Amino acid sequence: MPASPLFRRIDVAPAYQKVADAIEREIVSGRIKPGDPIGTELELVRQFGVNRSTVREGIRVLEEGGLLRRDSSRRLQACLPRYNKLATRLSRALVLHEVTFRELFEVSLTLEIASTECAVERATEEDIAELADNLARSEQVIADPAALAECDADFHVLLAKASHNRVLQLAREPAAQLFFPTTEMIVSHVAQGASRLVEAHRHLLEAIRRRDKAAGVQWTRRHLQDWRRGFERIASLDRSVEHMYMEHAQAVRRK
Amino acid sequence: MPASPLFRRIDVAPAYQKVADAIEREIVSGRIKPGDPIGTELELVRQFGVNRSTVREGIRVLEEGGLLRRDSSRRLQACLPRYNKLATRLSRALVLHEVTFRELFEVSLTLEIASTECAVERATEEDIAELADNLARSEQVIADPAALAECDADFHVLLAKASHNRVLQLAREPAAQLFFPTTEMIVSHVAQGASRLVEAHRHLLEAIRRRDKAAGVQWTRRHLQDWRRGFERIASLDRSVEHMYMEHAQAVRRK
DNA sequence: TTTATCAGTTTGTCGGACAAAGTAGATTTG
DNA sequence: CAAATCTACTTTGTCCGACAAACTGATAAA
Repeated sequence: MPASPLFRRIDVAPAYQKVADAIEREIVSGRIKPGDPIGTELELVRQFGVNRSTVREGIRVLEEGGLLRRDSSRRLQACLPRYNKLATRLSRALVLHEVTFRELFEVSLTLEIASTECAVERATEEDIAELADNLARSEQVIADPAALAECDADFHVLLAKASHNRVLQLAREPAAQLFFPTTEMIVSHVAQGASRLVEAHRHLLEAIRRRDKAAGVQWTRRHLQDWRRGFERIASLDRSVEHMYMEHAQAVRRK
Repeated sequence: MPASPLFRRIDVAPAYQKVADAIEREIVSGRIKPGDPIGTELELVRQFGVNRSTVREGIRVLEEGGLLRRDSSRRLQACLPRYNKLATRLSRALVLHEVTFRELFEVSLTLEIASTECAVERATEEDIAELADNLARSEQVIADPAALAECDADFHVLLAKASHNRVLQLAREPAAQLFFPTTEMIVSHVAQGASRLVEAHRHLLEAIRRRDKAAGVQWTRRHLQDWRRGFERIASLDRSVEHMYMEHAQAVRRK
């Protein structure tokens, strides 16, 4: 048990960190709104009274954190952190922690069911139209595993969007990024994998249209169980997610 | 429809980004293992053939992304991105997107129930001991809202840990960081809030001990419904999480 | 054995520099 | 007058060299 401290811990953060913190505070507190210009590097140098190299290191931190971006002419402006970028970081973390497909599947099942439940309640005409559109595309590319897998991923993104819950959209994304890339593999290895996938989507959409929650949940569950069975024919659920990830992450980044 | 391109898109990323990417590739691919030293800045300068300022900007990017850290003597080493840090960033994003407590509650309910279900199945003796320990502490500080709220947050972290699903632990964290800070407020404003909280934890732990999933889920649901009712006495669920966040985020960072 | 000293690294910060790219105002041209 | 062009200025990305503070490791002193 330490003696009660005589002095408060003295703050010795490096200058670039303080610069980053100062700008972050302004943005998070709302005094600087997303889209507002931050000023040129030289202005920041003058305001903070530090060297440009120091300012630039601070800027890099915020840029990576998604609070700052550079507009078309490379000037700094505040921005809303994009889900997608953050989710990518999380996916990377999951990979490095060598999580298994079993863990991924368990969580995805939970979250996709939750998405469906919310979507059944709250999907607007527009949401439904987008899902229908996606379904039509899926039927067209049913013979092309890569394209179909992409449609599947999009379908679930749209489903989450139809939940009208942004926390849910965000929470499912990291797992989904790792989970759905395997779809292509499964569809191309398992006979009738493609048709079962599209059929599940069709019933799911129909359930949303009829606001039939039970049916929606049932088809979501069936859809993911299909994935699981398909996956288990190819590999063990207890395999770490490592391998699948790499090429997909590269592909995403390239967009 | 664009004509089929004659040339591949030429890569014009700034040098600091290339430095960051190069190091990231080595880590994500596993060629550099977490804990391995990266080398001094000067060595990186020599290897990449760029200026130290440029290297440092690249380092800042990776540090913020959680792939690099500096050890006790400030030397660079690879590391596993910590859940907690990433979750903090996500929480910040949720705040900036002005999500509501309703959205937060909906997702947390889903994920906490999932945690409980997994924990009932898989909790080890050690997990149970930690939860029991936490419960004992809660009973001691039942009259101190701040301490009790912290215990509550810890309890749910331990519960997630007992699920033995790292994806779940990660997925619940961002919402939890925003969700549980309100506990203190509720406990101190609602009569019997504290005792109901501890009672719920007690029953929940008991359910885990008896491997009684139904009871576990029931008490989890009841526990969160208590939170919800308590919150609604104070504020609307449709309020954005903005306000709560600030001071808590500061407190966490200071640790 | 502990403490003090000292030389060598390494990081954090600084000042200044320059090319490439973007911006804006002035100028020419139709 | 409108459009195109040129020019001067600003800003970013990168580089160079420098130095104080902190840390390392080893050696000398108490």
